[in-house]
Amino acid sequence: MKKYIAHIDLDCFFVSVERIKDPSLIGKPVAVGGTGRRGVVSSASYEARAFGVRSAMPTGQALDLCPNLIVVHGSHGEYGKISKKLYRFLCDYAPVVQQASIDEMYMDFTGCEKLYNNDLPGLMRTLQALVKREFSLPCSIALSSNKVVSKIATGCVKPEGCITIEHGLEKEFLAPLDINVIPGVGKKTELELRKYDINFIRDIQKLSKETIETILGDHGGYFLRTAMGIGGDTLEVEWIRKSISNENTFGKDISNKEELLTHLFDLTESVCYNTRRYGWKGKTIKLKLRYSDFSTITRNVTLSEPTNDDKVVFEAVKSIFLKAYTRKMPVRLLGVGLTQFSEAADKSLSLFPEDDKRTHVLNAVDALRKKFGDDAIHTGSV
DNA sequence: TCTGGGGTCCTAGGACCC
DNA sequence: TCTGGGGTCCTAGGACCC
Repeated sequence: MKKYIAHIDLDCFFVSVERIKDPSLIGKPVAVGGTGRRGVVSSASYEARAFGVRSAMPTGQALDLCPNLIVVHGSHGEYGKISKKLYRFLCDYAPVVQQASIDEMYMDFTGCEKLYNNDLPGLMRTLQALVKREFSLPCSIALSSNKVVSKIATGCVKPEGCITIEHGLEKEFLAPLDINVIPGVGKKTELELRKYDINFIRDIQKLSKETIETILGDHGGYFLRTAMGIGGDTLEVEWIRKSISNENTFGKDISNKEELLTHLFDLTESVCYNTRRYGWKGKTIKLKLRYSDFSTITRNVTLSEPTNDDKVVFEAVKSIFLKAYTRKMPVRLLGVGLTQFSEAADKSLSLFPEDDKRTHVLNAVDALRKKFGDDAIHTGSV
């Protein structure tokens, strides 16, 4: 059966949402991102991109390139809500929809050709217009036989583009494109390939599996298949989170150990709170430390029993931090994470009365936060 | 005006077990 | 009388994505 997989990509999604909230931003160079000295751009309008502004670029550099750039901090909670709404909306049009990220969805139209009068390309344009009308969000849509070709194709037609790649023409469509449009080709892989004068996808298409594997190792096979237009065509509807973390780059580097521990406590608290909201406990605790010279280390420790208790996690975080923080250099960033989840056991089955007491305290804290906001209450600090 | 924050997956080496 | 082989789990770092 012929597969029909569409990829929908919202154009500079965060900026588009900010423009709904404040229409005066329409038509102007806008970036959503950190506004402070240490901020970076997470989404740039096309007017800003014309000046060379890109996401992940330091805000200062962006302002150098585009002095009239309007930088807004943005509100992530809102983006997530709108994204969820759009997902539910799209579910009315295809039997299977995958939310690939906050601004990307896949839709599987396989078997729906007749339902849409054998005109899926026409449906793509209709869908694009509907998203614009119902959500005031510009988007790009591509339809092809698999996920990766559709994803590459939306990138080619942005913004507000729409394209269909017919079955059998995938390889031909990809041939002239730059290697850096392939998902998974980042800075390092790009550089490595260019060393061998491999600059366009057609250059990869000519390689043997052995050759590309000598250059890229085990990933080689994936890149060769992708270049040939072969990719997955099964949507993954169920996504299971594997880690919960919280990190913070300080406004100013910090050298004081007590101050650093206080920050670690706050990070721990928020990670544990989020873990409890999922009803989970984590077994492996991770610490991230970035010095002022940007060198970054991570340390983790696995406990014998999973936990979501701030106190337990902080004890572990504190001990690995004190061991890891060896250089006499100010600290730029600290992070705390929890992985290796299991379901938190039913409270009523607890073997230890002490644990029950502790669980009651944490439940009470969480209830207050839910009612009055995340900052309503904090347990004792260091 | 040097470099965010949330993730995933992979690798390589070591510990440990049988 | 100097060293096997398979499997699993853990740790640290790195590439990549949005």
